[in-house]
Amino acid sequence: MTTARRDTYTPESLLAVAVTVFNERGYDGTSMEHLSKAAGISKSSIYHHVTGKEELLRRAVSRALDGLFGILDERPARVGRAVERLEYVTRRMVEVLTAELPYVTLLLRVRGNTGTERWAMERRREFDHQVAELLKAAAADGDVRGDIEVRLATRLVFGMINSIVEWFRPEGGELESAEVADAVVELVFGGLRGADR
Amino acid sequence: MTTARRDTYTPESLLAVAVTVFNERGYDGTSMEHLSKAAGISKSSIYHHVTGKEELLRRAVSRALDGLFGILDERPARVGRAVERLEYVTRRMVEVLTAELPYVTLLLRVRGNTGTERWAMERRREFDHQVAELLKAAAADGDVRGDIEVRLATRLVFGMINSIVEWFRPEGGELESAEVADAVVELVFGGLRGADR
DNA sequence: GTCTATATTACGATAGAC
DNA sequence: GTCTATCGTAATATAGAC
Repeated sequence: MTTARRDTYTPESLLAVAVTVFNERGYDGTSMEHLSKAAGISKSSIYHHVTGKEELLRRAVSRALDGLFGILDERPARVGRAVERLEYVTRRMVEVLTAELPYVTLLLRVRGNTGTERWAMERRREFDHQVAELLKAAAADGDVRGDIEVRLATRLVFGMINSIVEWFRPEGGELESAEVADAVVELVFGGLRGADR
Repeated sequence: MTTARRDTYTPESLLAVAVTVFNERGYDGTSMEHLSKAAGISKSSIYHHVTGKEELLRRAVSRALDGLFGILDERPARVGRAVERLEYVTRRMVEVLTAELPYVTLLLRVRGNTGTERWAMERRREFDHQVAELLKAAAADGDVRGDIEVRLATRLVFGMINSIVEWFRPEGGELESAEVADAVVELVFGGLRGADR
């Protein structure tokens, strides 16, 4: 299934294994049996560390959300011209997404069947909304085009950024996080034809 | 769960119900019981129409794939300057995606647990590859910027387009498919700052 | 075409020994 | 902290009546 390991688990180290399997098979498609095989311990041993499958999900998406909301607290995201703050947040989103790849991947894939999933989706919408406000301010400043509706543009830009989880692989991949961030910022602000900055 | 209906089902009309539920709960998160409740008939009646859950998935993703590959057969996608063909395919992808929304949504979410899922992922990769070739040709023509790697740019553009399934709602939504297609083409080729065409 | 009833397997979770 | 054994439930799928 995935890599097995021995030693002795902490909730944290078990989480890393679980999130990997969740991302391979989907959360719903992963059984406790799958997790136990991947972790190399029995099902009941997993229950010694966590209360159940949903706790693993909650820990994982919390980590992702903390990373994303942390961006908005950083100084360059809070002060300065809106378009500059937007560019900073865009770049940092790519960096957080690649740094916390498995956790953010799981966050972006929850469907809403359980309470934890619905909570995660709600928090995510909150984050999206705050970035949308930033784009709105940049448009009001006249620093980004006004002919595309703010809400629509935000959704499309988020779509591009979030899609990175579908293919980015940190170890052994030919692409560094910074290169991807550069490309995203260039593409989002300048487009395929290239910008005249 | 979702809308129930009576009459008498065909594999086709049953598919529409099933795909809706699959997209709400995820394929793995959907049981035959869920489907029977949504369709308003018993589980065993569903088995009268289809061999099982996986056949419904296969029919759904086939429809999505047919729509996408159909684009590449259309004349404007085959003749003319590469950048123009690319723009045409980009626009048509948005149109097919919104027209066949539930089917494409399901296609984009399969994870690879079953044979059908792996087959769908393989076919999808094939389509992506063909569009990547188009972008490559446009870059060789000097019609799109060459400072962003073709493979990377393709992935990001696909990410933006595919993300539309996450929020687009045809009936009652304030956005028409054509408006979204316009915005995507503008954003992909011109960027947030706007293009000097 | 649809139903009720049921076979069979897999699931999440617990009990209790070591 | 880990195990084996098992409980109760829910899953996919089938049998056979109407």
